[in-house]
Amino acid sequence: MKQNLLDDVFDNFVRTKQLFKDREVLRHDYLPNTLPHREDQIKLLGATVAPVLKNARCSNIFIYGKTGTGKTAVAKYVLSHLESKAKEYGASVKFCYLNCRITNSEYRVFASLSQNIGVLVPFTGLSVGEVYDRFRLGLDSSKTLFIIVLDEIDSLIKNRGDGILYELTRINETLSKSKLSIIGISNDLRLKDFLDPRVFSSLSEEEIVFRPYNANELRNILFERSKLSFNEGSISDSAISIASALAAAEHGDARRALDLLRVAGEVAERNGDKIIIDDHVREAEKRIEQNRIIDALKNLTLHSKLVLLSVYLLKKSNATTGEIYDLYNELCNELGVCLLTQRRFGTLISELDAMGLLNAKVVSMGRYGRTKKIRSDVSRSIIKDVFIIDNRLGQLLDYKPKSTSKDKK
DNA sequence: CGTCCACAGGAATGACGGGCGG
DNA sequence: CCGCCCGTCATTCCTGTGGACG
Repeated sequence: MKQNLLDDVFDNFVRTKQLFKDREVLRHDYLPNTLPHREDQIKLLGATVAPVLKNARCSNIFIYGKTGTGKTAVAKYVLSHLESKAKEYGASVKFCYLNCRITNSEYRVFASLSQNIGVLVPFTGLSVGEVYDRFRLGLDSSKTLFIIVLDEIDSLIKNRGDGILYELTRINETLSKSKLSIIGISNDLRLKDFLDPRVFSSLSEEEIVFRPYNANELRNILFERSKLSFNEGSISDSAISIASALAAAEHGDARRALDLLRVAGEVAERNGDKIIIDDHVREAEKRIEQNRIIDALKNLTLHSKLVLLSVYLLKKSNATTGEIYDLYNELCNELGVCLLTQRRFGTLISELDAMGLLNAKVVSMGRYGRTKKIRSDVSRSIIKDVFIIDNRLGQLLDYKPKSTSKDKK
């Protein structure tokens, strides 16, 4: 009857009741109509920018909060409403949203800003000062109140210093017909340590702090979104509760909560289940974590992979740095790669530890020195799955460590 | 109680590659 | 387009150190 084994797959997919109504709603760049539990922040931000409707410059604002606390969403929400209000009142207001992780140099920031006000600049070739001047002149002649949102501003500061902010906070002194306001958004609460105090004080004329969501608030958010994203009755309340609890445990990250929900839906869909339950969410958590690890593993440098492989091959649960270095040495010979020094090796271990791919702990063994006890944090099957694809590393998966002469026991 | 192991991890420096600015 | 500068990776040299052993 069936011509093709795929027919079953496709037919099933089409015939069974769809879980998802609109997948887009669960993506983190989706901007919902309401932002539950952020009413205070919305009002505060709204009140702060409101003066532009009467053609007055608004204060610079600094927004703090960890990832997934709704900073970006609130900023975009308020500004888009402001824009339509401004049209209504005929106020000359413009705003520009920039993500500094993408627009990550002084030049690119000014170039984007210029483009936003209709001044065309080449994407390279000019000096920063030149672009700055063109932006300044263009802005002044446009006679607008210009609000710029610098999202993830911490990445820009940490990479390039606060020079650009200094320029931007002082630009108003040289403008006669236009005014500029800055909304800075930072994930890092300690950002002011990196800033010149003068820059910081003029940048944070107003400050808004976004507290992490608690489990209850996350549950409400997920509930709202699930009504839009899933069909009626295709997700259980307890699944939502679990997802909120898991995300709340991880610094109240709404982004993570939404990811959990989306992946849980995909898991259920693939199983052909009609309703999303707790187990799907737990499975989703595992799957997200696994993907994170697999991604991390794939992107490691050759030597970091060799380090992990050494830990993997030396099946001891508490190997010391020295033991692993010896084995790593053997693997390098095997591949004909020149080996790194033990000093460098040590920092690779620390990096892998920070990524959660290893567990390394300094211990003292008294008379027998001071070292790190290292064990793998990644399940052996994942390491195998990832490394088997690489034909150089794949053949080392069955390498048997030489029992070295100094193997004392 | 001092010694001394087996490293940890900081500082300075070099090699390299890629983007910026002229 | 080319030189310069800067960030990253790696090496060299170094000082520091918790605690079992004698």
